[in-house]
Amino acid sequence: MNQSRVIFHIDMNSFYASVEMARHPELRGKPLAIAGKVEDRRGIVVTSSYEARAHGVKTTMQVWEARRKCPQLIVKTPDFDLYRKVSRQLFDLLRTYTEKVEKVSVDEGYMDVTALASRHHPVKLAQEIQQQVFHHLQLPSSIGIAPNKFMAKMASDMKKPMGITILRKREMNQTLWPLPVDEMHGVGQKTAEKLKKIGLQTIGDIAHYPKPAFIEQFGKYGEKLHDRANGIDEREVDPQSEHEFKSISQSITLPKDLTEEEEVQPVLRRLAARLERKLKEKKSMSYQLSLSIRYNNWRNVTRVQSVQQPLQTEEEIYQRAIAIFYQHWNGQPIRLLGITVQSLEPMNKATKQLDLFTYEKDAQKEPLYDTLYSLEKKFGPSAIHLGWKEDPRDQK
DNA sequence: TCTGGGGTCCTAGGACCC
DNA sequence: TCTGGGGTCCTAGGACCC
Repeated sequence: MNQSRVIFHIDMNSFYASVEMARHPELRGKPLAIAGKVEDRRGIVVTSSYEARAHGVKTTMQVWEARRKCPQLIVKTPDFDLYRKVSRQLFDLLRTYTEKVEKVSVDEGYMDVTALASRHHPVKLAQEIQQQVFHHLQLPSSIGIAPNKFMAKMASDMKKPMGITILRKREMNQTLWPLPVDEMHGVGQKTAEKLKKIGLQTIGDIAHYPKPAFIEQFGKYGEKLHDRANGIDEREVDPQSEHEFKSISQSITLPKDLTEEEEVQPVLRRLAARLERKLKEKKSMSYQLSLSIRYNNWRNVTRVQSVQQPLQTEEEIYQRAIAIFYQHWNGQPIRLLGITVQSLEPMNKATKQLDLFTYEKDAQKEPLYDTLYSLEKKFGPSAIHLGWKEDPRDQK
């Protein structure tokens, strides 16, 4: 832990646009934007090529505005399946160097190359990785090299595209500290404003501010920021983190605001259906559901409900969601609807537990169909339909 | 003429218990 | 008779990231 590490942060440059250019060479060198719902007035730019950026096109800009800035702009809708596939190829390639690879998102990850660095010069190694990625996938990247995740992340941002930047602790005062606070990873608009209000302009200003006073004003998050501004970040590179998830959500900004409940029902159904699919993919079930409503005045409302019986199917998810909706909708026009399932448990494990419970409590050592029979006697025929559809004796 | 969608983490306040 | 304080858990909302 105390031993000095060598961490890489690899960041793919305008990933979606670069993938499109790799697949469609005729797009290379042209201003390209990837944007959802192009015809829709609410469609926004997700990524753009450097040529488009040169004309002032930016991420989250609306398509009509991007087109106004750059009339020759080529706009494509995203092909997320393709991007995910290329992303897998990228990380497979990175893992040929070390198993210590942490995927942060489709286009970004960390590598702990401490072990490799004893035999290879870090910069040489980074160059090789960058060239291999470019050779195999035709994709440009930037790599940051540093003793920890935070500094590696800041480093990869410094030279783009195809940059390699090494950030040393002893050089922090010339490299990291002069940067304005809003360029610090972890500082958003709100925090930047707050920092400037108390006279802190640069990352160095944060680093030199008395720590206890800083924590008092910015809380637990402030402690992290202060440490990182001083080049302290002990977080490990965790290859497992991409497999650990706490919630799954689906939301949609509606093409036009909704005012009738009959319009809301099919939307929630569709969201529920997609969540069922995602839950199945991840072999999970949920003990908590939350419904989000965004009103046309941009006010957000989130309401959570816990359940005894885990949610797995579209119908179960939909029924919960619509019930919460009826309880909390204030009648105002709705801009966005979202459903999140959380408190997730592995499907297999929990199903087994349910079976075990039934066996042990209700009919110790008796076969399942006897349990069903006793349930039926107790609660009537409907009891069986709550959990099981078939009599196991009918199988095979 | 209203910036998407999918996530994580933190905080403040209330409920409840002792 | 109107009075303490701590701990924990839950919920709603906000900030941030890509």
